Amino acid sequence: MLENLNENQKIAVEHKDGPLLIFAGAGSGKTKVLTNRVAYLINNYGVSPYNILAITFTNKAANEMKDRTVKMLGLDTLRIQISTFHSFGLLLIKRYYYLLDLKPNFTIIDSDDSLSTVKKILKDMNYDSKFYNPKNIRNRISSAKNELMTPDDLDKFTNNDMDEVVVKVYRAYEAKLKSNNSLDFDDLLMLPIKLFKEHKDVLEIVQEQYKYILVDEYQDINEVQYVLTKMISAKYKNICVVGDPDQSIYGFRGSNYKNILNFEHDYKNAKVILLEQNYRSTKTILNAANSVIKNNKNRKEKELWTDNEDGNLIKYRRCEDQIDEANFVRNGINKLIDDGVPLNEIAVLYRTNAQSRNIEEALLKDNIPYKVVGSFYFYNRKEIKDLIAYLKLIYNPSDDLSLERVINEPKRGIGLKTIETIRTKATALNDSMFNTIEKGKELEFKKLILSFIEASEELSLTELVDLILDKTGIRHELELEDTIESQSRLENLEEFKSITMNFEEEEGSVSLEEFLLQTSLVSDVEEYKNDPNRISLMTVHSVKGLEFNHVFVVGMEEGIFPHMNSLMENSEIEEERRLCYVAITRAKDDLHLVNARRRTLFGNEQINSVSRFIGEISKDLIETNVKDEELPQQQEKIEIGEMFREEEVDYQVGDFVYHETFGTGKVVEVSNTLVSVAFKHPHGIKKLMKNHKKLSKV
DNA sequence: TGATCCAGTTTTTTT
DNA sequence: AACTGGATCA
Repeated sequence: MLENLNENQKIAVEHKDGPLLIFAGAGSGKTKVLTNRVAYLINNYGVSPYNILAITFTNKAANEMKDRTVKMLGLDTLRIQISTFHSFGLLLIKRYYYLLDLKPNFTIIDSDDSLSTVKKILKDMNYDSKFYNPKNIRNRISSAKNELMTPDDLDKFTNNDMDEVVVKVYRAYEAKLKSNNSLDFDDLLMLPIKLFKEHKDVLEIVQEQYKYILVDEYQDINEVQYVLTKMISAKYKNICVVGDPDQSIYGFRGSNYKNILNFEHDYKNAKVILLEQNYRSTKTILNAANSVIKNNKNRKEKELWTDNEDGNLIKYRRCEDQIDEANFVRNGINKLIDDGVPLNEIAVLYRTNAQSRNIEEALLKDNIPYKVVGSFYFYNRKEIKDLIAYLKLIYNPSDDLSLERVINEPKRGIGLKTIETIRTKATALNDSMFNTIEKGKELEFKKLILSFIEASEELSLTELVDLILDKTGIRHELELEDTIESQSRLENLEEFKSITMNFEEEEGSVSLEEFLLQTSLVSDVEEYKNDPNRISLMTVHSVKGLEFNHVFVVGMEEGIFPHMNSLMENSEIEEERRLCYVAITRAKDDLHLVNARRRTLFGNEQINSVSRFIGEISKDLIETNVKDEELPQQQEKIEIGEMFREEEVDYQVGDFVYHETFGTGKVVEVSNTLVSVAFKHPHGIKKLMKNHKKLSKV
């Protein structure tokens, strides 16, 4: 187990008790160290697999770790708890639901359902959703939950009307979920903590069980996740965390890379190990990555190195428009295929999901097989969501959300009016809508669901799905319609059946409960298929942790990557830069950076300049179709003493300005040498020197 | 109640 | 460009 490891890797693997922090740069053999350490704990230190908890961020990572440990140690290692934070939370909730005042058959709602719940509540309360943006409110509720704040806690911080509405909606939202017998994603992390706080004995049991904890991607954990790991590891302190602050890319959902930087402070006597040798990429690629990331000012100094070859130059290509861009990628891929490169060694990466479409169209033209990884695309289809809503309702008849979704799907003549009546009655009786139904066409529907519930005792999942499709008339309706659209819907439903079949085969289980809980956490169909040989298309976020011989990154433009919404805030630009660092370091041999002069987005054409990240790569590492002067110039680093501009800057009241620390703001007052600027919360109004280089007009 | 049309809005990233 | 929600009409 120590073979083929470098010195630092060995130390990490051999470490037994006490806190351990591993700073693992991209491609430094992190997964190998983690799995070998697990194996070493079991084989050499006699730790029982049952006492080990390994937490990852994605299902993909969890599965990979499971595979590797099984290969190394055999099936016994399946007793190791390897899962994502969310599925681990779910496990605890399932085990102790009765202490959390839950019914055993709860279901999990996805972000769409949670948004529509917020919308309904706003409507009920007669708030105009134009003024009170539902998405914004949903996000604020979610952040509150991720900071472990109840509506009451949040109420203490209300300053204005908007805040108060958020609190009110939050309260109603929690009540709705409760009566729905549902949990949202945030609950999966929050409830275990509540459980531990209220039931010390349970916490002790859990601490005793998971004596050894490993957390992967520690730079991306947020407050709840931090507290959860801290509580469980509090007794034995055998916590090993692995991460890379330069790859922290989930700030938008509350991740805080300071958690990893504070680890030594948090856990006294922590052993710290640095893995800085990269085994993945060529020198050229690694140099490019280093030269980009060193532009981040808020950063712990570190430089990856490698013994690998220099390798090929990085290819940067500027295309005319997004079609041209996609065709360039297609041609490049065709060339690779001609050279005999296996398809699974090629990836196309982009900043936003919307960019996949053009690439897909180009690949379809040449029949190049591809998979879009990590897209919700399939589970977001109407027909699939309907089918899942049926399944959820069968499993949990209190699920009003699902009931409302399918009570008139396909059309049964149960309109808004009827639904409204049922809802009002249910609220009055403090019961579920399902239970409240007792007459009319809706009773037919209720009977139908009851018949499904009965049938579900006898049938396999796949058979149940077939029964639903037949008895509800969904299948009949689509067959009758007989359009390309309805054909494709039918195909999707068949595809869904192959997922349930696959599930039954793999898990040997036909339990509706297992299936529903798992699908709500694994929204990516690709994870169900063992796809052989396809090109991977995915966002830079989803590619973290993976590697490919040949990587194309498209959309390397200001406004796309870095994304438009990040341009105003330095901290957000730095997150985009880390994202770019992740993208570059995925490539082993060959890296193509591509962009377009013109791009049609949301129906209008935009002209984007070259991404600043291109300019940050040393020119001698790049081969390109673009003249030197067209490349963005790298920003000079400003030294102390050079912080002032020589020329006068003329600010007017009402001007929008940008400050490197405080972000964008509006000038409210101007004097001879100073300006007062109103910045966004929490900065407020600041008096600043007019000619300071950190301040500029927008 | 259900179908259709029109205006308005949207897309950053994910468990 | 594509999708949603609301309004209107049959």
